[in-house]
Order: sequence, then C-alpha cells, then structure tokens
Amino acid sequence: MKPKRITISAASQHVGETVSIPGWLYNLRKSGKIAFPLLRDGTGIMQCVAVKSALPEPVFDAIKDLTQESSVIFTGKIRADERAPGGYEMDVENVEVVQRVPEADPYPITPKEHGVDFLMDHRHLWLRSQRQHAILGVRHEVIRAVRDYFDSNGFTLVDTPIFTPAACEGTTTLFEVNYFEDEKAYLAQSGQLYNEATAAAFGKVYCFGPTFRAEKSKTRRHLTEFWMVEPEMAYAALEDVKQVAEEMIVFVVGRVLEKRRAELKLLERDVSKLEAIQAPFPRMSYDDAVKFLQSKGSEIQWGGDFGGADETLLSQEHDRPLMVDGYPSSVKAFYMQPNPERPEVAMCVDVLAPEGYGEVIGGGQRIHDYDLLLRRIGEHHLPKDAFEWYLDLRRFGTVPHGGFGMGIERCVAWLCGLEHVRETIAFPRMLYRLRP
RNA sequence: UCCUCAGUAGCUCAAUGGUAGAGCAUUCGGCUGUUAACCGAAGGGUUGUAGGUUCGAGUCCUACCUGAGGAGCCA
Repeated sequence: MKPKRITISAASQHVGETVSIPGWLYNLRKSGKIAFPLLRDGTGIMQCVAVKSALPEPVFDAIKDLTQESSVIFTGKIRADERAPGGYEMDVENVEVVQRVPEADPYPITPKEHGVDFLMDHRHLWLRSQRQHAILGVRHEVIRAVRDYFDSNGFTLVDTPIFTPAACEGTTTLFEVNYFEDEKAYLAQSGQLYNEATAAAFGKVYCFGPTFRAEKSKTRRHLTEFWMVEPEMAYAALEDVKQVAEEMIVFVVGRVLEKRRAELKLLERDVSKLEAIQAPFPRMSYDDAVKFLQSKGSEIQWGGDFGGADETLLSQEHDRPLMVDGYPSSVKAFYMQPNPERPEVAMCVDVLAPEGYGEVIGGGQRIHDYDLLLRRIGEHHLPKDAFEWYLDLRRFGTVPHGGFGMGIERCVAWLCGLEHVRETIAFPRMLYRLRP
C-alpha cells in the first residue's frame, strides 16, 4: 500500500504512521553513518533522520548526496522528538528525488548572510526562506482579517478600476498608459472617488486592490505598487470614520496575534507591543501635534505637512496608534470636507502606527455640497468635465459620507516589526527595482 | 532631482601606495544525534567600467554605471 501523503503541519496527527512528505531540501547535516536532512514543504520544516545501517545503500547514498533545495519526497515514520526543531521528526525509509540541484550550479541563497541587493535579485528564491515565508503568512492573515472585518460589518466589496481617465487626485504622481484611443489613461492611485459612487448604491462599501504611485520616493516606507483597502460609508461623518478605523485595526491585530504567533516568534517580534493595541486610540489635533513637534525641536510650521521624522516623533509617544485630525485643507486633497467652524482645516484623520512606523491610514469626510465641491475643483485647476460623474453624486441625493485607505504593506511592516516595506510583498516594485 | 556611503572569489567581508586573503558555498576525505553541525584538504580573482597620477594603484584623482541609506516628494 502506498503511504499516505501529508504535510509537515499535519505531522502531529500521524505519529507512529509511515507517511510520505513531498517538499524541498532546506539543509543537510551529516556525519559518516547518519544524516539529518531538513525538509521544507511550505507548511513547515521537519528534521528527518537517515541511519545508514537501517537503509539500503542506494537510499542512504542518495540522501547524503542531496543538494540544497533539491525537490524530494521522503517516506518514513513520524516520531515525536525533543531534539527536532519542530518537535517531530521522520525516520526515513525511502526517498524519491524529483530533481537534484546540480552542484555545478548550486542554490545561491545559503544559510549564511547575504546583502539586500543580492537577496532582492533572487527574490523569487528568497521567498522560500523562513523569514520571508513568515512575513507573507502574516500578510495573508492581515488581508483575510481586513476582509472578514468589513464582510461581517455590513460592507459590500465593490472593486474599483485600475485604468482611470485624467487626474483624480492631482497630476504629478500618475503612471501614464498609452492604449485608449485619443486619450491617455492612468493607473489608479486610489479607488476612493469610485467608492463614493458605490457607497451611494450600497451604503457601506470597500475596495481592495493594487494602487500605483509614480513618485520618485526612495524610502523604507514607499513602494511604487502597493495594496490598499479603502472603505467608504454613506451617511457618515469624520467621527464614524475614526470609529471604523480603530475597530478594524484592533480586529486585525487581534487576529494576527491569535493565528500567527509562530510567525511573529520567528520574526522575533515583541508581541507585547501588539497586545497593547486596544481601543480607544489616543487622539490629537493637528494644531496640538505641531506644538508638540516644535517642542521637540522640529522645524515644522502650522500649515505644513509632517515629514517622516515628524511622524516618527509623534508615533513614538504612544503605545497604540495615534489619530491626528484637522490638517490644514491646503495640504489635503480637493474633496476633503472643511470644518464648518474653521474652514482652513479639513475634517480628515491620519492614523500613525506606534514604534515609529508612521502613517498607515489616511481618510476623512468628503465634501457633499455641490457648490463647494465645484469651487474646489476649480481652485485645484482640475478639469471639470472629467469630474461630471463625480459631481453627479452631489446632484442626486448627496449625503455626508467618508472613508479611509489603509496601506497593507505599511500595516504588515508594522505588525512584523520590519525595517522596510519591501519584504511585505512577494515581488516589490520600487523606483529602481522592476525585476524579478 | 539632491546629499552621504559602498562596489574585491558564487555569498559576506579583510588587505599602511609595495606578493590578492579569510569564513561560508562547491569538490575530496573523516565522523551514528546534528541544530547556520564539526574536523582536514583542494579548486575558485580582468578588485564595477573608462581614463589619469605614480617606479608601482584594490588603495590616490576624474567621469560614468550599479546598489544602499537619507532628503525632497508622498491617496
């Protein structure tokens, strides 16, 4: 009878059984008459034990000559053992070598140290490493939690287009696409304007997908292609937006702590920092933030946007995300609702993650008044024609509404405690990095 | 676009202007409980590119290329 195929993650349920596990050779330690191949299968890593005296000679020879990342199917009996890294190991009885990596051209990523450039050039292989595997596991959990949160709170997923005409947010940072006849198209940098349309159809909506920024930004928190989740709610004010943002973050962090302890441990993440993420989040006005920053030596003046160092200073002050509201309208997008009592500030909020991670969420209340929106489009020198459909939303049953966008990569970088967002997506796209 | 730093073996890094080196990886040998295993040996180099200074350049100078960190920019 052919042994049952299992995954390494299921090994604990098969103690005492002879099973087969298909995977790749992660590493091999050997002495003369015993070998310890480490098998990786995507669900985990298992130490196997091959004893020369217990195996036919060709089988033992095949195992001791295996090269790193060769694809193999090991067959043997599962046994609990404290000496094994995962707690269980396999006494190998047979091996099927699917492909042996030739030693003339060995697997380039060794268990030793490598530089950033080398690893990024080998990103397609680097993904097999434990650390990268753990990060992408957390990313998957974040995405699933985000969707679960919105799905179970009355939001409908209505995805928005990637190709967009003209400028939605301003013209400086868009990727141009030459394809549509007589007209240039651009890659979306936000789904928000479309969300406002679908919110008037469904009440509460969200979109989730890739967005594109053509900025010449070269920092640890920027990608040219990144994923963003954007909820939008009709009949909602700034306070409702803050409420949802806070609830969603607490939910996502809780889910990652619940499901991805092993990954966080491998990443050596201080989970006590994440366990502190509970509602309510501290809130601060832009006015107070500027005063605070000035007291810390920042050169920021009222009216300016925060620099990276400013965000870091602010977010290091608290053990949970900080919500900053009331930025000057002049530094925010044209559709931001001004505060009726202080028209120079917008009814917007940025959520700054703690530990210096900075902005993970930006959002606010949108202008719902037709005349005001029309005036703002003019002030920002935007083409009115292109926004006729958007103005329609104010002609036909306009209501106060708002929402926010959360960058998935920044969120994952924060939860994993990473230096750079480039490790939070399988194939990062950056200013100087298009391959692999 | 600007500032700073770096580029030497497949990888990570040494080398006072004077013979180009180590660890890992690879190959060979040894080892029955290894944990980035260990021990011994071997092979492996147009020092990013192009010029220049010098008796002599990996090292100093100029330009360029590539990358990293940062700034600006940033829904």
